[in-house]
Amino acid sequence: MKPAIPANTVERLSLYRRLLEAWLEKGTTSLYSHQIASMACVTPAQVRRDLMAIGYTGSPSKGYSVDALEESIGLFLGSDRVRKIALVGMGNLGRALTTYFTSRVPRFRMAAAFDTDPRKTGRVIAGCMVYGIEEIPRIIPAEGIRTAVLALPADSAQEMADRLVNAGIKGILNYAPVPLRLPADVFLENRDVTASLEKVAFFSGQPREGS
Amino acid sequence: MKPAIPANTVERLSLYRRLLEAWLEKGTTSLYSHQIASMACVTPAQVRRDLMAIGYTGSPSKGYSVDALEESIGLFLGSDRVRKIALVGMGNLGRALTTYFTSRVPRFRMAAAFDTDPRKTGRVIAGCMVYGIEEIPRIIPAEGIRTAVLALPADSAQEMADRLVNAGIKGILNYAPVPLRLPADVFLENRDVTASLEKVAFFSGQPREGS
DNA sequence: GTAACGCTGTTACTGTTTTCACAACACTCA
DNA sequence: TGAGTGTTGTGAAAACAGTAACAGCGTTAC
Ligand SMILES: NC(=O)c1ccc[n+]([C@@H]2O[C@H](COP(=O)([O-])OP(=O)(O)OC[C@H]3O[C@@H](n4cnc5c(N)ncnc54)[C@H](O)[C@@H]3O)[C@@H](O)[C@H]2O)c1
Ligand SMILES: NC(=O)c1ccc[n+]([C@@H]2O[C@H](COP(=O)([O-])OP(=O)(O)OC[C@H]3O[C@@H](n4cnc5c(N)ncnc54)[C@H](O)[C@@H]3O)[C@@H](O)[C@H]2O)c1
Repeated sequence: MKPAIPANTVERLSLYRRLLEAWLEKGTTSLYSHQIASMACVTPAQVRRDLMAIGYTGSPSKGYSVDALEESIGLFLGSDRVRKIALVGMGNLGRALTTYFTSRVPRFRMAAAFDTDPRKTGRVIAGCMVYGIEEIPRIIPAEGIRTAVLALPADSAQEMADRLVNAGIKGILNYAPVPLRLPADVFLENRDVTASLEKVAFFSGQPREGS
Repeated sequence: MKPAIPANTVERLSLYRRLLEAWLEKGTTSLYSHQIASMACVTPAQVRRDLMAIGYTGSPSKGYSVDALEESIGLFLGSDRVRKIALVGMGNLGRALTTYFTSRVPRFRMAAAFDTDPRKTGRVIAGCMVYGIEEIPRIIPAEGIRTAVLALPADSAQEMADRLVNAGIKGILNYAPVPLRLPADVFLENRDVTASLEKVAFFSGQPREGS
C-alpha cells in the first residue's frame, strides 16, 4: 500500500468536512485556513497542505468557499454516496457501533452483520440484519461491500479476516486486540483500545494504584 | 509534550507485552527478535529498536528472556500496578468499554464514572460506580486518578475535558468526535471512529452505494 | 583450536509527514 | 495611484518513523 494521499490527510479531511457542515448550516460562506485550523486544532499550513492534496484551491482574499470545499472533500472521500459496511461480531462493541452509525452517521450504513451466536443470527439487531458467518461469501459480494469492521473475540479475528478477504473485502477496521496478517492490497487499521489506553496512561505520569 | 519515548513505541510495547504473556503461559523461556516481530507483524529491527528504547538487553545467543522482558516492559509501562481510570459518559460506548476492561483487562480499573443522566447516577453500572458530574472535583483527586476516557456527546466534550483537567487529570482518551483544546501538559489521544472508518473506506477502493 | 554461523545493539540511512518561509496576488485606504 | 495588509500555494527544511547494515560476540561444528 503506497497511498498517493497520506492516510493522516484523509482522516483530517473527514474532520474538516464535519466542521464545515456546521458552518454551512450557520450560513457562513467562506473561511480562512487559520479558522479551519483553529477549529480542527492543527496548524494553518497543515490545512492548506491537506487541501492542496485534493487539488482544492481557495482565493487569497476570500479564503475557502465553505460549500464548495465541503462538496469537494465529500467528492474526494466518496462520502457523497452512502457507503455500505459489514460488521463481524454483534457483541457489546458491535451493537454500540451499529447504533452509533445508524443514528448519527447516515453516510455509513451497516449493511450486514455476521455472528456465530445462534441467538443473534437471523434477527435484526440495532437496525442491522445479523447473518451466520457461513453467509459471508454470499452476502458480501451480493451487496458489493468492500469495507468491514471486526468486533469479535481475538482468537477468531484472523480466521474471520481471511474469510472476509476471500469474499472481496478490501479494507478492515479491526477492534480485536490482535495483529492481523493480510494481503498487501487490503487496507488494515487496528484500533487496539488497550494499547491506546496504555499509551494515554503512560503519558499521564505515574498513575499507579495505591500511590 | 515532547516524549522521550515515541508514542508509537509505547503502543507496540503494550502489544509485545501481551504477546509475551501468552508465551509465558506456554512455558517458553526465550524468544528471538524475529519471532516477536513475526507475532506482532513488524520487522525484527523494529522490535530490537523498541526494546533498546526501554534499555532492555537480550543475549545474542539466547535472544530475549520471556519472563524478564515481560517484567521489564511491565515495569516501564507502569502496568505492574493496577491503574485507575475515570470514565465520563456511561452510554452505549462507555458501558461496553467498562465491561471490556473489567472482564478482560484487570490491569486497568474503571474506578469512577460520571454522567448527567439521573437514571444512571448513584448506581453501579457494569461494575463501576456512576457519579454526577458535580462530583468530579471531589472524586478524581480523592482517588488519585490521572487518566480519563471521554465517551459522551460531542457538544459537552470540551466542557467536561476542562473540568477533568481542573480536577487533575493528565491524560485523556477521547471518543467524542470533536477536537479538544487542552493545556500542553495534558496528553490527548483522539479516537474518532467516523474518521477511522472514513479512512478505511477510502482506501478500500470505490465502495459507493448503488454501484 | 578455529572457522563459520546467527543473533543482538547500534548507527547510518531512507522515506514520509509536518512545519517554515516567502513569492504572488487581491483588496483597502489614503 | 501606490504603499500596506493579509491570505494562498508551494518549495525547502526540519522532524519523525522505520529500515537496513554491520560490528561484536557467544555458540557450534568440525
Ligand atoms: N467492548 C469494548 O468496548 C471493546 C473495546 C475494545 C476492544 N474490544 C474487542 O472487541 C471484541 C468484541 O468485544 P465485545 O465487548 O463486543 O465482546 P462480546 O463478547 O460482547 O461480543 C463478541 C461477539 O462476537 C461474536 N463472535 C464470537 N466468535 C465469532 C466468530 N468466530 N465470528 C463472528 N462472531 C463471533 C459473539 O457471538 C459476540 O456476539 C473483542 O475482541 C474485544 O477485545 C471490545
Ligand atoms: N457508540 C459508539 O460506538 C460510538 C463510537 C464512536 C464514537 N462515539 C461517541 O461517543 C460518545 C458517546 O457515544 P454513545 O453511543 O455511548 O452515546 P450514548 O448516548 O449512548 O451515551 C452518552 C452518555 O453520555 C451521558 N452524558 C450526556 N451529557 C453528559 C455530560 N455533560 N457529562 C457527562 N455525561 C453526559 C449521557 O447521559 C449518556 O449516558 C458520542 O460522542 C459518540 O459520538 C460512540
